[in-house]
Amino acid sequence: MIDTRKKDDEKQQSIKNAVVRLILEEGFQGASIAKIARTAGVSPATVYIYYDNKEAMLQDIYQECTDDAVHSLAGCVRPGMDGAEIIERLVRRYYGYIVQNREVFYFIEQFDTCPALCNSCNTVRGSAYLNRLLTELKQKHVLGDFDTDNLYAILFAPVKRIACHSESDKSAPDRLEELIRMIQKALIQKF
Amino acid sequence: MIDTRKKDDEKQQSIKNAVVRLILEEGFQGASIAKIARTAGVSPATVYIYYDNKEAMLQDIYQECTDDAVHSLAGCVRPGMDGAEIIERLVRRYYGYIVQNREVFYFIEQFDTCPALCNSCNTVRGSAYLNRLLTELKQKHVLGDFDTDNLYAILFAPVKRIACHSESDKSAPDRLEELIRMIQKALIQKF
Amino acid sequence: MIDTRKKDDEKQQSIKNAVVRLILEEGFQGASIAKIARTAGVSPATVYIYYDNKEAMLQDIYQECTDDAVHSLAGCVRPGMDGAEIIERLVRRYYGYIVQNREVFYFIEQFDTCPALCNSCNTVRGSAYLNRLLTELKQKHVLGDFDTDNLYAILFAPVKRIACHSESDKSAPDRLEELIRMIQKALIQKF
Amino acid sequence: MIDTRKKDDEKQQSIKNAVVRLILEEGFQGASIAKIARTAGVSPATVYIYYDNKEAMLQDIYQECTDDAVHSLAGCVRPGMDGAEIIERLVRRYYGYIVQNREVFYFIEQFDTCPALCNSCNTVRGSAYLNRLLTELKQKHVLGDFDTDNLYAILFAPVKRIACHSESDKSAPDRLEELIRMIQKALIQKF
DNA sequence: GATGAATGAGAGTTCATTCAT
DNA sequence: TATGAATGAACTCTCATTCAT
Repeated sequence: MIDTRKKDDEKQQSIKNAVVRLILEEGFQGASIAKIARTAGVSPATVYIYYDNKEAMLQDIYQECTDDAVHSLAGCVRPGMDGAEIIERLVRRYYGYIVQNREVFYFIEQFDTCPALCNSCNTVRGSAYLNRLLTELKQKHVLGDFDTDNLYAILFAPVKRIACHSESDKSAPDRLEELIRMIQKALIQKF
Repeated sequence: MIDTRKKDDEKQQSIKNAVVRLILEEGFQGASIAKIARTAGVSPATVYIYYDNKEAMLQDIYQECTDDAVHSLAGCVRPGMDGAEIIERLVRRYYGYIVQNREVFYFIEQFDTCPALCNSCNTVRGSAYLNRLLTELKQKHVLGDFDTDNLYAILFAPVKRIACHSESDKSAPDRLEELIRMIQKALIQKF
Repeated sequence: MIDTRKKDDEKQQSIKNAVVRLILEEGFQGASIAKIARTAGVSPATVYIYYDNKEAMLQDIYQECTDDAVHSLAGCVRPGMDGAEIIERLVRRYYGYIVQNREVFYFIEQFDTCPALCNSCNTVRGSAYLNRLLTELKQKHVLGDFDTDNLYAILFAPVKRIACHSESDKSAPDRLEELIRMIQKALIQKF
Repeated sequence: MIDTRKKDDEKQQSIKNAVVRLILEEGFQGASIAKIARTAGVSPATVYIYYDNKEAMLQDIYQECTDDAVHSLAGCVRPGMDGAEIIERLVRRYYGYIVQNREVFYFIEQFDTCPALCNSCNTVRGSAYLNRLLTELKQKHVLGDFDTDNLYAILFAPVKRIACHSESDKSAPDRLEELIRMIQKALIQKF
């Protein structure tokens, strides 16, 4: 009985992995149900046991991935930290997540940039947790009183950029270190 | 002969427009040759007169689009400007380009985030012009001596973020204004 | 044991009902095992407990339906009736059966008109009972000495026609009344 | 140029023939696009050049077939004929059509008996031509003043029945002859 | 007896591409 | 140059059926 249960979850998981991997390697065009099934080691028909149709499958997996990504940021900030440290923690955590979850990250990115896909899914940009945290920091004057979109933009967009495609000669850790300082300068009132 | 030339270009142009529009509206999956041809008002066979095959067509149009985007940044900076002004000009120009070329921009974005597509095209991130400009500014100590990737990341990634999807209540011009100040703080030595 | 028997029969019955209903509503194409099972409130696998396979199931249900239809005609004719009354009774009974068993009737009709289905099932057109009755009536000169096929054709085909699809303005009972007179004229020697 | 034109029509015609034949031999279930294409000697994709989808194809071919069937009845009745002769002509013509167009006829029959199919197509039962003819005959008192549905029912339903499935020992022409007499008795005022 | 999970085969349909005109 | 017709391959999805539980 344990076996059966396990088998099910394993199958769904292997489908998910196949989707993420294939979309990284071949893009959405290359990720046909047949290929996904083959990669996951199941029959094409099996996919439809776990998902209603292809679009629902992608949306579902996307949701799981983003939930996971957001959770990874939670809990890295503790009360009592000052602004600089909080920024450093958040940025490093985000950077680390990207580097360690390249496949998932690229999947999310492709999904996010495709209006046809992400319009139909009502993603909240930024988690409730993060929103609360940032609001609090603004109220405590740890961070300047910036527009939330701008905060997100400065905090996460540049990190994403260098985590994904950096070609310069400076070593990755050094570059990250430098970027953190830049972000701190931008965000903290008296730096 | 002039007439013929014109006619040809018109057809190719309408194909290009169709591609960009369709990919914005329906994503890469929705942009089949048949649909593109229908949208452009030509026969599917006609597409193959101008392009060798679908992939070549996409690469080609992508190249045109990015060239266009880069050109739009050129010429907005004049010698004698100080760091703050240069940053403001570049950021505003980029923001304006995105807002006024939404279709093209989303097309580029989708292309850029799809490894399967953009790996095979050797795009240089950032134009030669921009590279030269930034190097010069660093040498003149107008900007801090930051890693080029970091410079790009702070200069353009956040703008792109708020130009694409901003939901906050602050008005767009105000938010842009604020973001420019933040970027200036991050980049200019003594601000 | 009685309980079990009952339960089984209920399941089989609900499968049968599902088949008849679905085929009425959606035709043979729409009556997949999955849909049938869903409609009947059982698992697809359960269907295969009661029937060897889909074709056998259809043949089986068809047989039950036709048996039922034929039985409904039995017993409406009593010795001593004259030709006109016998015809009236048979025609009314048939008409009533169709109207009151639309689902079953359409199922039979679809089955009958599909050579691929009804060739493989050796149905006797007309029951032994009816054959005996008509033969007897012919011998007694109650009806004219017509070919049996012709008798069936005149007795039942027109009724079926008006029971199924009638669009004229005359009321249904009046039309039936009139049709009965016509059939009587056709069949009875001295009318 | 003639060749091309011809080829097109030939292709559509061979698709139509394939549909009719396959549906006769294997029923609607057996007539898949793949089989139809194979039988017609074209690619599956070619079918979709001539028809929007499978249902439209079936409806279209059905319409052509019924039009053809109705036309075959036209012109067999001439003014000045008496009731008996008119009935004989119509019935023989209909019988002849069925016998000589078995494939088409069974296709129509299957289509007509499938509510799922024929509900969505608004066929007029009986042609305008026939309706006019019968009305006229009733007005001239050549035929009794019967309900139109009943007229159709008596005139055509029994013929169809014996043309399709007759098993008795009487020879076909004799049976038809007899049936014509029966119908005449039913329909003509003073016979 | 009853089932949900699983599947290979095949359904209808669209794909990128070619070719005769 | 430009095209509509044509196509094999591949698409998403459903089929009838089986099997472990």
